[in-house]
Amino acid sequence: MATKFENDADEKAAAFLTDQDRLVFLLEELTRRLRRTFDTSVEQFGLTRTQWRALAYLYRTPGMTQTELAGQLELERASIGQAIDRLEHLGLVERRSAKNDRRVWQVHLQPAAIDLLPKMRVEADQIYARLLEGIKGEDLEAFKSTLATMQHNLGDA
Amino acid sequence: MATKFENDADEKAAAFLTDQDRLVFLLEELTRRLRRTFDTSVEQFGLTRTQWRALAYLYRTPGMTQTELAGQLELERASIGQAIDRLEHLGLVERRSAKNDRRVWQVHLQPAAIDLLPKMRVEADQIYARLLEGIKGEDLEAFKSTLATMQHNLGDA
DNA sequence: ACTATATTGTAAATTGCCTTACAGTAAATG
DNA sequence: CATTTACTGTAAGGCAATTTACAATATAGT
Repeated sequence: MATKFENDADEKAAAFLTDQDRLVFLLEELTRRLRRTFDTSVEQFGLTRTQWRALAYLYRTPGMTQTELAGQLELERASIGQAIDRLEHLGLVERRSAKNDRRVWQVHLQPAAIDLLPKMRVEADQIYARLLEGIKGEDLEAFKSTLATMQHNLGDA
Repeated sequence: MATKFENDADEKAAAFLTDQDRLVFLLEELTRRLRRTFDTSVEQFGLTRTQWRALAYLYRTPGMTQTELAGQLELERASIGQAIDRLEHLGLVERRSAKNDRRVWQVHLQPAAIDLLPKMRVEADQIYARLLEGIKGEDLEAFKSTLATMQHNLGDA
């Protein structure tokens, strides 16, 4: 056989991917590993990935509406409604109706979620320590800057 | 009211997040936007995200086993089996039994998938052009390097 | 005001992925 | 060899997220 490939299709395929594809794959794989690592860490608290991600965004921005959460978490509005249902039953969040718009719920953390916070803080910091090991401060700043540019470039045009 | 927050829980929550949290959120949001942009682009080909991701990995590495694909795509082996079922029925991939291990299927692209390839190439390149606009070559190289370090750091310890 | 259009969240049915358990095969151990 | 242990893929049932359709409310256009 003339090549290491078994047929034409395989040969064309292997030549197909570019450096840019590989960059995107690498990004995907890194965030996948991050999500998995966090999943393992929050299992002990009885939270699913969607639940802790929702809490994390609510830690950052209290009072988000369900539609805003859906956009941030890459879920549909209907799915977020269900997730908030569960978090509400767990006593971790509370829906409050907005004053100026009676269609929307603003989602706020409950004290029980705040109690969970320091424990999640410890887990997260341990993960970050691993993630950033051996990376110089200036390199990390440059990384963030490039990342921000990429995100801006992809803004909803 | 003394602060802009409505209660103590909100105030504590807003102070909770660190720069490192924000870095991870930014990473998640970028890859989310990337996935959504690709999703929109491949809708015309009738492929779901899982299907085109599987094809992309098979473009890179023909003959991957289902277990290998599961690891790369962050899916379970059972799920990959179903996805490959669908891709096989679409005539895009083919299962071949491995010579040395009768337990495994090696998954290979079919000519139909190769026909799809140039069209996906065009879509992907357009997205990359947007993504990388205004980023200098050396900055991109540094970015990749830091990314690789992070991925290595998070390797399955 | 009145109407048309858009937005927010919900309900029901569907789809996709996961979990668990298992059969078939391979590799390791005695 | 024989037996045990590990690995690969499949089947069945359950759960989470989506799709579609809708009610309630808000906004824009006339």
